[in-house]
Amino acid sequence: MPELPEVETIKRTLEPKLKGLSFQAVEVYLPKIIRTPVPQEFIASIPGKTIQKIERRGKYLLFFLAENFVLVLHLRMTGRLIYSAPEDPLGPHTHIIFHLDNGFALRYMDTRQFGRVFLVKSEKLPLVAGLNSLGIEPFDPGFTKAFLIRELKRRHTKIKSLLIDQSFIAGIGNIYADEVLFRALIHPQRQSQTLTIREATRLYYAIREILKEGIENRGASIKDYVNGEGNAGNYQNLLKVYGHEGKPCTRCSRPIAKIYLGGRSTHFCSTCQK
DNA sequence: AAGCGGTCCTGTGTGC
DNA sequence: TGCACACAGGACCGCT
Repeated sequence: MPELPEVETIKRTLEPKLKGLSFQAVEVYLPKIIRTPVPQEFIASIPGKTIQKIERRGKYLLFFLAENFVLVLHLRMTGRLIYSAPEDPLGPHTHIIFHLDNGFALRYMDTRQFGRVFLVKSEKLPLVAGLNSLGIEPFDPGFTKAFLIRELKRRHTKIKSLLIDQSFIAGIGNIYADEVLFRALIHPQRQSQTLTIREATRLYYAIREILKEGIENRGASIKDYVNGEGNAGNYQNLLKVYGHEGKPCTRCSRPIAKIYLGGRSTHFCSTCQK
């Protein structure tokens, strides 16, 4: 579910509320979500640890705690992390409740149960599955036009598949990949190495602009996504191609197409995207 | 080595 | 109405 703009929004809504608070206890109702350490040890280790800061890396949330511990969460498709008052009704699929020392709690909900939670010492962060193999952050100064052009030439895969490859660029998922390619006027099935400098340049700016607009609109709430306060985003109302199959293209009025590419639904305008 | 299909799950929408 | 099936913001695995 949540891609970079959604995870970034969760981070921004949670950090001001949680910074400086300590965990008082943790209740685990679905132990398989906890990947490391074993749930017993996880439950024993959390209490008393103070939240110093929250960071996002790709689609991962990292809670930096006292004593050099890091609580890492990946929400996958339907994970939600909501700062809740004790009187807030307990929603379905609540799998973990992190009780805070101000009486509030951070509730982890996840309909499809694909999410993952890890608690590691900071020096063991590279051992968290997927975290160490993440590619560059789209807003990292190192993500330059030259970098993108060089990498597009080097890879031999379809551009859509490359955009959602987390080891290439961290944080782009299925919705934003389709929106980026529409903004850049590039067909999703194009082989990355065939993009011209002009196209690669359009792609570079489209990646940054689309993700920035997603963040500014507090993410896209299509089915499950809400931010750390339980509120929906607005970017679903600004999508141009994702979920628009059969509807007129905002640019040329011809119907938006939907195909499957790499096993993922892919939406695009076959007239505008070459 | 890029690209599949399957896997992990539950809920929702569609078509018969 | 009821049932079966496809599909859903992700990512990993094993196989070609």
